[in-house]
Amino acid sequence: MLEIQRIRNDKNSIIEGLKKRHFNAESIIDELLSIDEKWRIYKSQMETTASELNQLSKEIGILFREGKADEANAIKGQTAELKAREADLKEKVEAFEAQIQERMYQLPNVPNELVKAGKSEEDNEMVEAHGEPVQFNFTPLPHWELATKLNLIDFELGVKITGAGFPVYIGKGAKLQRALIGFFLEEAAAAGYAEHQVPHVVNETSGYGTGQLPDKEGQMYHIGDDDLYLIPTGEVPLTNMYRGAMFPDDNFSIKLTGHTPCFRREAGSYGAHVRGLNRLHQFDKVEIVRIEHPSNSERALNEMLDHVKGLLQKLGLQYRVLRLCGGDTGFAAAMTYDFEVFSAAQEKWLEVSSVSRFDTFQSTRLKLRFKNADKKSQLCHTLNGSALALPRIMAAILENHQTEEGIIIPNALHKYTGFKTI
RNA sequence: GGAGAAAUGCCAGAGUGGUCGAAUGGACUGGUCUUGAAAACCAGCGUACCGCAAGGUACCGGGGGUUCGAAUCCCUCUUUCUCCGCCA
Repeated sequence: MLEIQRIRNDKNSIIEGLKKRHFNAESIIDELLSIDEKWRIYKSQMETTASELNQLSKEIGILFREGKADEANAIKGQTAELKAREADLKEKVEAFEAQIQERMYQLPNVPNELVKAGKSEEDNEMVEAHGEPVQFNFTPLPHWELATKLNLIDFELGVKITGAGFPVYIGKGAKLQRALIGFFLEEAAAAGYAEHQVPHVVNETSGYGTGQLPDKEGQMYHIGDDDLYLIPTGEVPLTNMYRGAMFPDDNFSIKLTGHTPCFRREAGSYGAHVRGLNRLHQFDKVEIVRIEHPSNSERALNEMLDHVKGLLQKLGLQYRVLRLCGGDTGFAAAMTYDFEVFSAAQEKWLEVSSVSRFDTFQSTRLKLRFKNADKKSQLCHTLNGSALALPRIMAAILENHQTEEGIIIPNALHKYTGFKTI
């Protein structure tokens, strides 16, 4: 959520910024500001009325104590009208607040100045490329064929137990998965991220805190009996641990990591390109989250990008880094970098990581603040990234490290897998 | 799942209808004292919103109600604790 203060003061630059998303914010913001103005007027009237009422009540109290019941009862008569007026004003104020909030929730984050205007992934900018696509002297197989052939993943079994998009990993497939999780967690720990095991189910407040609600209501699995949501990413519990936090000074830097399953309904997604591991309802991920002073946000983002690059390099995967254009950047993000690995077998780029800065967009809802040098509370910046998501990395390793003799496991994983080939 | 108890500021903990945004102690911040520290003493010490300001409003787990007036009474929800049952 954007800060109302910023909308009041900086309306034009927000409207301009959101144009990069092809989001026309002008009418929403104009409505917002006009409601906001009315809200302030009515709110001020309501508070004045409340003040008068409080004053009278106080007087009544004093009169009763002094034994002047008659005078007290006389004043009582005056309160009825004030009470009615206050109730009336309160109703209006609350209605305005609801209208304001409704519009606030519609406004996406303003893209960072580096982000270019654009509509879709076509307009994303490639900012870096590392390595060359793997050359094969045979026809490489896509991972779903490899996984079946080598008995690493059973998609049908998952369908039987649950449904499509819930694969069962078997034997070396399961172990490779576990090895990757271990590797990612150790690397994150070495980079200073504190490991956490968090709940995989969250309440509604947490969903709002990180912005999955109300925007992505239908994308999360909801447990009706208990009104809880299955997490779509570890970001939700990890970031929400700090909901409502107030750091006592500006000297803080929170670096969190955790491995969680992620559950996504993927309602409305196309079925065409969802074969194998490319799109699942449940997958594992190691997430990194940072809570930073605004002035440290940019550096933190770069550190996270370097971290992800390091992981991909250690896995021997060639990759490219894209800075998403306005239209492709997620609702809550100010800037997002995607990492993609090319799959020769599928002849396409697979998105394996997404690293974003949110500036204060999440912390407004989270009420995540610090005391600045002037002893004023100020909003923190939040960032997060996948480091990394398992299925597509698994797919990339199987596809890009395949030989006619089998799959070559990258050196960095040997101590976690205990085997060097599949 | 059954029975009972509780939820107050950073922490502990008072407060059962009226100058209570809330005693007291601790912690913390500043000061005095000290070569320095400790101790002692003095002062300060919640958050949010509206307002140029003065100031005002709201908040004692959440929501609702009674009342001129609610931390205090009533209803409801949530959470925590204890005991019993069940169980990894």
